[in-house]
Amino acid sequence: MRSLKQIRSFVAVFEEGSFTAAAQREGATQSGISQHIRHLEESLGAELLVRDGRGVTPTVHGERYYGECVAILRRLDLAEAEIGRASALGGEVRIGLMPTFTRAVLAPTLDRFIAVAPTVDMRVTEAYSGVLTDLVRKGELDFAVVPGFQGAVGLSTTLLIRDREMLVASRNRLGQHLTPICLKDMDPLKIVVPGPQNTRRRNIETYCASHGVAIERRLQLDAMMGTLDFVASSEWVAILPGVMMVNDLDGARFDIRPLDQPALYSDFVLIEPTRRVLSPAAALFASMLRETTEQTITIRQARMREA
Amino acid sequence: MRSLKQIRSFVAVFEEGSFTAAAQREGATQSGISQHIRHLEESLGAELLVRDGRGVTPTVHGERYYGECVAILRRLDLAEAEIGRASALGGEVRIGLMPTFTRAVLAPTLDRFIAVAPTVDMRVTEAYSGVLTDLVRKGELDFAVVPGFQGAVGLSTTLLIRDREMLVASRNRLGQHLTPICLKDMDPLKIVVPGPQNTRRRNIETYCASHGVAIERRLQLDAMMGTLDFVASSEWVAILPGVMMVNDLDGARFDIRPLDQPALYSDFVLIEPTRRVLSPAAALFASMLRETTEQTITIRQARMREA
DNA sequence: GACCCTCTATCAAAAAAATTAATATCGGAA
DNA sequence: TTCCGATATTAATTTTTTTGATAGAGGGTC
Repeated sequence: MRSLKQIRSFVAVFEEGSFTAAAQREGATQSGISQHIRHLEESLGAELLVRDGRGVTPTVHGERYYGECVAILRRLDLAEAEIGRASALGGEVRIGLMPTFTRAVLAPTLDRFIAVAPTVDMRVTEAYSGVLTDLVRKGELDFAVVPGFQGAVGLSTTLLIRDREMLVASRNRLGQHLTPICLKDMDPLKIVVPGPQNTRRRNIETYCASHGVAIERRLQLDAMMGTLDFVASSEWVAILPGVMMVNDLDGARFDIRPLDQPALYSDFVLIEPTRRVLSPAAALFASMLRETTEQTITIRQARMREA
Repeated sequence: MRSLKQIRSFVAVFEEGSFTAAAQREGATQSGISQHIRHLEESLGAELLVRDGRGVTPTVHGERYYGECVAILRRLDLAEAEIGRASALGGEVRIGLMPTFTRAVLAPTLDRFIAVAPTVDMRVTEAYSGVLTDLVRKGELDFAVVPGFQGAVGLSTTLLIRDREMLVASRNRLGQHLTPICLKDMDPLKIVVPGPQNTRRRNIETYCASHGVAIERRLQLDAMMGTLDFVASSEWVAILPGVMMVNDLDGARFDIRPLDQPALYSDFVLIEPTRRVLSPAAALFASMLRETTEQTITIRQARMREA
């Protein structure tokens, strides 16, 4: 009478806020989802969702039931993980990373991971946080690493790393490579920034506005490789997380200086669907990613002390 | 792919130790159960049960998976309970009681319960503990009250009450109604006992053997009403839980004296299927049953102090 | 060892359920 | 009003589940 399909459908509708979106996510039709929800509501004898012209809103019962359903799906996933895949360390790992992470820490992490888990089929998607968040919620990624944020329905969040933001410019333009810098004391900046939908953009704007940083011109570039290339060959600067600059600490291409007075930190979090449990292989990759990133930061701190 | 039917089937097979029995319990055919288990094992990629000529034994994986499955079913039940039936206090309550409880505490409990929950459809089954245990495991009873025991697969146990055992004889045969008595000091007993499959029989035998109680003759009677009738009209005695004698404290029909040096206590526990959660109505009945029983015991203690 | 009894496995037919595609309907915004 | 974007409904289709019959495996018993 009650079925897992019904429960999965309900969870999807709740999280997506729409029957149509839930249908897409579940690889089903809107009609099927509609019927599942109806049967569920009938058999429970309670309305779970209020439909209006724009989409759906959960009722009080719906909210409560959703919590239980997520717990159930999660436990189901756990049960499976415990036996089938427990020791195997095989299967498929699909992760999403922002350019910040693909630039420098992905390669060494992959090296280590592939050596330990040779049978795992690894898939990495590079995208900005909004896209990654959607993919994770849809269950198309095991997890993703995105800038710290306020959470979303159906996702659980774990802090992966906290890193310092750097002012990056082409070689010899700033001088004093790797020593702290206070933006307020500088000439007005010509700065390359990501688009307004990007979480980091908001952080940068907030920082500049609240600490009296003068900006002469803004250039909006939503291409990380392009940003670096442009900065390297122009008088423009960018504010970037330190973790992506670890291969440029030698100063050959860029002058890199940590923001100071005050320092600006960015959080990066691991997000995963609450209804699921990380496979052992995915969990291993996540912990390796953290380790590599931490090592990266440690190396940079050592260099900064030298400088 | 994975379905609740599969999980329910597996839990049933695990608890019943047999495909055939599980099929009966689930109201399905042996063939269907067999296929569910096969699909489950296939999709998990692990054997859960080892089949031999006599029935089935779980593998290590099976044991682990069972635990998770029970938790999932329980949670599912809880989710439902939380919304649909939460405040209703309606539906059906099916309970099982031993004669010990039907004799004196059932009637006043029912009085109170029916007043509070007029819409509940109440069904009480009287039987000995073995039968009740089976019925609870099969899910045909919400809960049952049985003598404290070592537990069984798929059942969870809660202590409901601990009560003192009494020596019961016909009026004026023992004298000193309601005062403690030490069996060791008595002439050899002519005692009515239940059959060896009965949990209380074992307790009585153990007590007598280990405290030097002399027994002249045993009469095996598996009929509680019959036992009382026979004891009332003969020189035979019986050892019975105090809770069932509360209506005979006036001494009009029986001499009742608590065993002493040492006192003998019996535990009565509430058993329910682990995979399910008590409905609010059932939980209410259980707590009323406990209250009534406790009051019963308190009354008796007061009378004993008077005597 | 032959027999019997009980239990599980398998298979094809039948029944039930889920899924779909098409369409109706509803509610809000312009 | 009219349109747009959403959910509901329906009947046909596809898939899955369930069944009944039967085969096979493993222990006991004589």
